[in-house]
Amino acid sequence: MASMDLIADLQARGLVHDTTDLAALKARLAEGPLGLYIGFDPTADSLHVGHLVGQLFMRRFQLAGHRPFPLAGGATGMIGDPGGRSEERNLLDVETLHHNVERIKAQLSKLLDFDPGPYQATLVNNADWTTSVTMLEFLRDVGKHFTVNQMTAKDSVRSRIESEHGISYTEFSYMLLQANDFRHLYEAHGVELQAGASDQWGNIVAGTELIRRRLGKQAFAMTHPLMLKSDGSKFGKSAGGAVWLDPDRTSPYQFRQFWMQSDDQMVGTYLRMLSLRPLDELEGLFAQHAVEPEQRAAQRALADEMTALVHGRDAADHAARAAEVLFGGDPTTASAEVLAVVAAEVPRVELPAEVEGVRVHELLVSAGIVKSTSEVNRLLGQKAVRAGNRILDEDGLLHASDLLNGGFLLLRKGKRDFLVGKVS
RNA sequence: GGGUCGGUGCCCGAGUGGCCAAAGGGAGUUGACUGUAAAUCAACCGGCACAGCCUACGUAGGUUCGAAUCCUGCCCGGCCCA
Repeated sequence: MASMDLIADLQARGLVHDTTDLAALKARLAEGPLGLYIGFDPTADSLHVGHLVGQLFMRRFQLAGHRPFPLAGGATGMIGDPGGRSEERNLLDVETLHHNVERIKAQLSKLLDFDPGPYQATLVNNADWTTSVTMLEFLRDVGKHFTVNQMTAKDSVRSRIESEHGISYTEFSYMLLQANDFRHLYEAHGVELQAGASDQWGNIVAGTELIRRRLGKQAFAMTHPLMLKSDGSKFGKSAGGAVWLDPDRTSPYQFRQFWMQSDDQMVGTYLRMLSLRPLDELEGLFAQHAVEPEQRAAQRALADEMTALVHGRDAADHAARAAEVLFGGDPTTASAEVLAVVAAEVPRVELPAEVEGVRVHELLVSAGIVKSTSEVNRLLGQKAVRAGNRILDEDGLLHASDLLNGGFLLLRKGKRDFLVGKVS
């Protein structure tokens, strides 16, 4: 893709929320490879689906011939971004933080091309150039370039100052750290563009200002919209909480299901923002989706592509096959071989040798499908639990006849949560 | 430092001695309708060995037959004064 087309493509995908001097940026992109960075703070030991927009945003630039610098916020994570919250963050202890940074670095290494070459991606950690800076140096070299007046004018800070809990000096300083990151990357690697979600605008622009004042150079800022659900609430939550990229937290099967269950209204938006496929290819999908949404072709395309990107082609295929069994026809008639495939994808528990008379409570809770035995009792009362096709009675007892081919037990909670038991 | 108001379940928010596992709303779960969608309607929504018991209303004590509710100390936050 030619550089000239990149911005137009991003705009057509709804990925451009705000930019500094767009004409200048377009001109700069046309000149040759540009360095860009997006930061990811280690607030947890895994990224989640919301972070995919940013990662793929960099990937688009890379595919268009530019140099991405994914950044793990080993330093900024120690402070905490004040934006988007009404209360002060709890500081993470250093050990946790270090662990989180390592895990996130591994995830950031997956979606970009790190092979040596002109478009090579480079993973950086802002702790590397921040930790050794002294307080006095920082105040003189960075702090001096900002007035408190402009800092308190930023939305993220102002809303916190107006909130009843206020904002600590620590979090107030966050934008200076981030500005300094941009300045450092500009000088060390020629990174001229910082991107990020729209809530990062203030922090990003602080960086372009620091570069202008201290280095007398022009740098660019570009933000993408935050992904939201159709009701405006935060994207990326599913039954069990956030949808993570870490397969130990969210299995590839669950990850794929998350996308499969996207609402009709939003699936087009998600595809545009996330899919690496060309837009004209996606248009065909949208047309089909408009005519027969119940076929879920758009959801399937999204689910398959995202799962393959994050977990690999094989994992995506396995997840798809299991879903096909569970949601396609009557899973209770499936062969032992097919059930084994399913068992590898959904939560799984060991069954005692004698199934007759076993209570499902412990099975469901230990598999993490249900939170407590009280909850299991409630669900049983609502006729929401079944073994195979049999709706369990309120006592929740299993019978030997509930076992399917190959000695598998297929438990189902509600409409879409499955659990496979196998006699050990 | 002084004064004052406040800290309630996942979140917001009522409750001011027994009828309180605690109104109401949101979130969430399930059921019906569907298409593994949305909207709508309904039920549920602290835990457990579940007609009972245990744990909970910032925290530690106290008064009382009985406290989320009264008293005292402490911690934390808002506002006003210094």
